[in-house]
This record gives sequence, C-alpha cells and structure tokens, in this order.
Amino acid sequence: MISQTAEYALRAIVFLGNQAGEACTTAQLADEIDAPPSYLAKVMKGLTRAGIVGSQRGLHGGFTLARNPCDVTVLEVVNAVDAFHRIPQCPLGRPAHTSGLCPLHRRLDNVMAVAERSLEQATIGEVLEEPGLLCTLPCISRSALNAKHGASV
Amino acid sequence: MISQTAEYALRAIVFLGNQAGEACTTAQLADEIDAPPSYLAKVMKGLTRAGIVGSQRGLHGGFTLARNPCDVTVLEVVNAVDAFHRIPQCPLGRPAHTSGLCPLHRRLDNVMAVAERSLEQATIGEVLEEPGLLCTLPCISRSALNAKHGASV
DNA sequence: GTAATTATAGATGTGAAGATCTTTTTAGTG
DNA sequence: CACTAAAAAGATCTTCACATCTATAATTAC
Repeated sequence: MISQTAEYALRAIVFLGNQAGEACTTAQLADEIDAPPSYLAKVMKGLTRAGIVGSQRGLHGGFTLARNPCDVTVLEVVNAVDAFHRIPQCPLGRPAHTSGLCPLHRRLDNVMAVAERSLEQATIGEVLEEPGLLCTLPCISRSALNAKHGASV
Repeated sequence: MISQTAEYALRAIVFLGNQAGEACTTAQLADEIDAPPSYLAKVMKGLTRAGIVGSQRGLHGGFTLARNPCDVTVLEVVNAVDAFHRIPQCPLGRPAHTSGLCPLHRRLDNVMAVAERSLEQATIGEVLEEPGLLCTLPCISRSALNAKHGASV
C-alpha cells in the first residue's frame, strides 16, 4: 500500500516542510532522508508535477515545499508518486457484475476506502508539529539537525 | 496491500466455502476462480499449511475448507499466503528511535492497523451469506453455479 | 501388485517496480 | 560571454513478486 517510492516521497516532504523555505538539492535530500540519490531525483519529479514541491534549477537551486504543510495530506503525497488503488469493479469483469462489486470485493474495497480516508486525514503539518518525540523529522535525530543548521549550508 | 496472491487465495476460499464439503481439485478451482492453475497450486499449499483448507491426494482428492467459514477471517487468509506487514520500527533504524515510531511512521502504521482491523472483522462466512446480490461467489454467476451443481461433479 | 489421479516440492522463467547512469536544459556567477 | 550548479529527461540495469514447468509422493481403483 505504501510503496518504497511513496516512503521516499513522504520523507522528502516532511524534511522540506521542516526546512522553512530553504531550497534543498537532491543530493542533500537524499543524504538526509537516506534515499538513493538518483532514484530520489525521479521521485521528486513526480512531486513537482503534482505541484506539491517547487523546483528551481541552476546554482542555489533545489526543491522547496510549494504549499502550506497543513494543507498537504499524506494521501496527496502518496498519489503524486504512486497512485493509491481502489477496486473499481470486480476484477473478473463478468458481464453480470459490471455494476457494483461482489460481496468479497466490496469488503476488500471497503478496507481500501478505510485506509484511504485514514491517509487523507493525516496532514504533513500534523506530522511536523507532533509533540512528545525527540525528532520532528522521521528518524533524523535532533543533534544531527542542529549540526546541519549550525554548521554547513 | 491485497496482493494478487492473496486475491487468488480469497477467491479459492470463498469458492470452497460455497461447496459444502465437496473436495475440489486444483484444476477445477483454477477454472472456477480464473486463476493460473500452476500458481494456484502453490497458493493452496500455503492455505493448507495454515490449516485453513484440508487436502487429500489421489483419486477423488482435492481441497476442502477445513474450518467453519464464520470463524475464518479475511485477514487469516491473507496472512496465510502473503503476510500483512505492519511497521514494527522506524525503517531507518537510527539508534535514538529503536523504540517507538517517529510521527510519520506512527501515522503510516496507524493506517495499516486500521486496514488490518478491517480485514480481521470480515469473515468468509459473512461474505458467503451476504444478501442482496446475484452472486454469492465472487464474480461467478448463479447460472454458472447451477449448471455446475446440476450437471457434472 | 499396476495404473490413474492428485497434491507436494523445487527449479526455472517473466515482467514490473525499484534503482542507476548519462545527457540535456535551465539558471546563476564572475 | 564562458563556466558551473542543479533539475529534467530518458535509457538502461537489477531485483523480486508472480507465474510456469517438471518431477515426486500419496491415494484410490482395478
């Protein structure tokens, strides 16, 4: 349901959301969120096309979050790179069942619907502001963050 | 989330549940549920190992549902062939986060939990007895069913 | 016993997602 | 302008779920 690609995309968005407008290159991002750089480039393209991040080429370019984190849902990010699939009709497509789903697939689709709603209710803003944890970034320690902000860049 | 393999397994279980104890060979099953026969054989092995279906070799052998359909959850079937994955810990495994999940992955795991619960609440018995649809079997029409029960076997 | 039928086991093939690499285009800097 | 930094684009490689095939073991019928 959450593909590896979607996982990278979410990490990237959360990281950018914490960067307060600072542009971030693919190489930087890849290092921070522990994703393969060349693959991340492809993932970021998807997020750019979807309008979730803005991109700037050339020197001092990079990616920035294009929208308010509180308005970006986790589902949007997932869909931007790897569309979430519901069950539109019975997979076997027998003539008698072109409209509506059989009992089995109705239930399975319901599971997907529940999951989809759950993904839609979570926003990036919420994730960023979640209290009670050491890290606001997924799996990146505060110390690493401070080091980065204090030293280089 | 619901892999192709799990889809085949569910169709097979629903079909067997509707067969009232009649043993069904892999070839028959594959034909009925529209699954690749040789692959279905492998899927059925998983269901057998999990104790959800019983198997009988030799002439007049085949598979039968080993338990009361009402006691078999959709989740059990899925897990028998293609384990449902929660997020046990932060995928990056930074030392600081070995216990508990970061805000992002806590939410993602929550989505999985919601889906898992939903899969667990649906039983095969429910699917079989669902009213208001032409088919009790997924995507197999009543007429096809009657033909089968009336004629051969 | 033999032959037929069927599940079981394991080796092998295939395609799509995941990942990498190279080239091109765009933007800033001196 | 030339030079460099960075995203965009697209070709290619890799890996794993999905699928197939062949051989073996178990059961029944005769």
